[in-house]
Amino acid sequence: MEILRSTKSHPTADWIYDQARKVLPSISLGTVYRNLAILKEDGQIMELSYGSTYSRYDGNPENHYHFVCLKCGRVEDVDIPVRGELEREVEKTGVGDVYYHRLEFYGLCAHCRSSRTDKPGGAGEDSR
Amino acid sequence: MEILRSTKSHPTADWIYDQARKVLPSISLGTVYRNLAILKEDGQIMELSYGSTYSRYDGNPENHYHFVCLKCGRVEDVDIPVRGELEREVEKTGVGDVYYHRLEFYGLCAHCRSSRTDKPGGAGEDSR
DNA sequence: CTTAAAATCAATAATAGTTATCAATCTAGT
DNA sequence: ACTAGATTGATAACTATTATTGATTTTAAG
Repeated sequence: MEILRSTKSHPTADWIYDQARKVLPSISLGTVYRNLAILKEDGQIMELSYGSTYSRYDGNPENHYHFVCLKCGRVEDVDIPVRGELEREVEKTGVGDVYYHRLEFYGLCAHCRSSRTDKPGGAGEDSR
Repeated sequence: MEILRSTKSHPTADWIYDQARKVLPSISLGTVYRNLAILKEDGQIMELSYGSTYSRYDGNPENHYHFVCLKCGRVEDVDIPVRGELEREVEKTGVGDVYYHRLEFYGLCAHCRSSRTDKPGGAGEDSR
């Protein structure tokens, strides 16, 4: 939990595992997953399942939006207000009861936009 | 592609595979995945990766929103207008260039809401 | 302090969706 | 018919995640 709160990035379970091992060298990946599941169950963190592959985790449990860079895979928080009114609008269509929503923007992050060259080591330090 | 267009549900690769076998009994799951990947690459279909497990596919390539039932897993289209202005609003924050966005609502679908009982066979016919 | 039950953990096996491989088959152009 | 290239079915490989297990640690009681 401290690890997840200490970063504003949105790390994968594997990255958290690496960080945790710096403090508890003998911790196992299973323990990381187990505790992430508990924290998620508890509503203290969010799981962002992104692509059909791995998930990223977010230490901020209140709803907010994300920007995903299509090039480097970085996930950043988006600083615009949450549109709660959309949930009521959806409920009016009769599809069901809306509990929450998730909004993600995809594009090219500022970092990748400026360094358009594919020079290695430039972008993608947090992708896999 | 015909199979995907013929349903308004948002099937999994496995379901598409089952349907395809009714027409081409010898088709393999690999071929389904391969062609789904090609169609996606081509922009003719959308992949909805939902949860960290399986993906669902959507034969409608134009952006629209989805409602996911937390109980039965059903995915339905949401009939509200697309908020293109959000993308411009996000770009103003300087996070990067926004190409598209994805918005999903989570809750209890009308079907599950009415039949609250957990009677088997009631809901979940399209879940796994 | 001792002991027994409960909880936690590390290590590892198992699961499942997806992707890659590859030989065989089909297709088009000549 | 002949060849080159693309497509397919079958199957193996891969990867993130989950479950299992056996051992160690913690807790609580006497």
